[in-house]
Amino acid sequence: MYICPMYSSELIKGTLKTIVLNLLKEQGRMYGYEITQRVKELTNGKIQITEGALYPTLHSLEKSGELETEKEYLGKRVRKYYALTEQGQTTASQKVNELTEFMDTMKFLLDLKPDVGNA
Amino acid sequence: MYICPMYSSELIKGTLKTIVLNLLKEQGRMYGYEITQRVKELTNGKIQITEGALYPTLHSLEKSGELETEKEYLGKRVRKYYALTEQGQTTASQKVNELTEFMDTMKFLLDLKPDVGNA
DNA sequence: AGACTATACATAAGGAAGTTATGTATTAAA
DNA sequence: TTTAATACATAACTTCCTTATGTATAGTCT
Repeated sequence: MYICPMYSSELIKGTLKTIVLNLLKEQGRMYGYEITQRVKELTNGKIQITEGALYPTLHSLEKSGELETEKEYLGKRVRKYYALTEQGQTTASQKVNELTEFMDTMKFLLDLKPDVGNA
Repeated sequence: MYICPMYSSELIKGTLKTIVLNLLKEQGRMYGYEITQRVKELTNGKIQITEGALYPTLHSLEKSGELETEKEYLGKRVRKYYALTEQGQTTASQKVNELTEFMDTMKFLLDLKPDVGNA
């Protein structure tokens, strides 16, 4: 059985908030555990969000007004659903744009060929 | 005069080594200050490598055997030129591939549309 | 029934990789 | 002569993640 290699974890740094905001923008409301599973699924295990990273991020996004929460009970178990506020919608778009542009710039930097195209 | 907005600095995290290794692969040998200027130039100021980040990175890449150095004197001023070792060539390719794949995965994640293409 | 796994939350300690600030020194420009 | 650019270096600090740990419910396997 083939185990998909994860990207070295330092690459995810700085992108987590953007991933979360974008997912919520597109999937509507989600709860924490669901986000970790969804990202794992969508990336074939290549990006795995740890809970130690996710929950503090969600709390911080809530505190800064990007997210709002609703609790739901399944029997006795609690789920905390997160959804974008209006402010969060804006932030999500900005973050996605910024990251997209950053990646375009990076691709350009990495595509340079020796002494070609630099004139 | 228009001042180009820089990407929020956390995005560069984890990509600096790759940028440096790739530049050296394509431009041959370079010295530290030159690298900061070249990246700034190539990205129209959108990515600016700070010296506090660059020099420790160069030292660490030298220590781990990816880079080798040569000192040159211009009058009394010193320049330290860095170049890839054979091992560094390999590492450079690997790092570039990994970052490229990571960015493809990220683009996929960010391009998801609400309830479309997820069937 | 008991053990293990998955679900679902949370937080604290630690590390990696940046930023910011500071320092030294030469050279060119105003 | 003072400021800006060139060119190196390092230490203190911050941010953001990993790893480890903790709690608790629900489902599966033997």
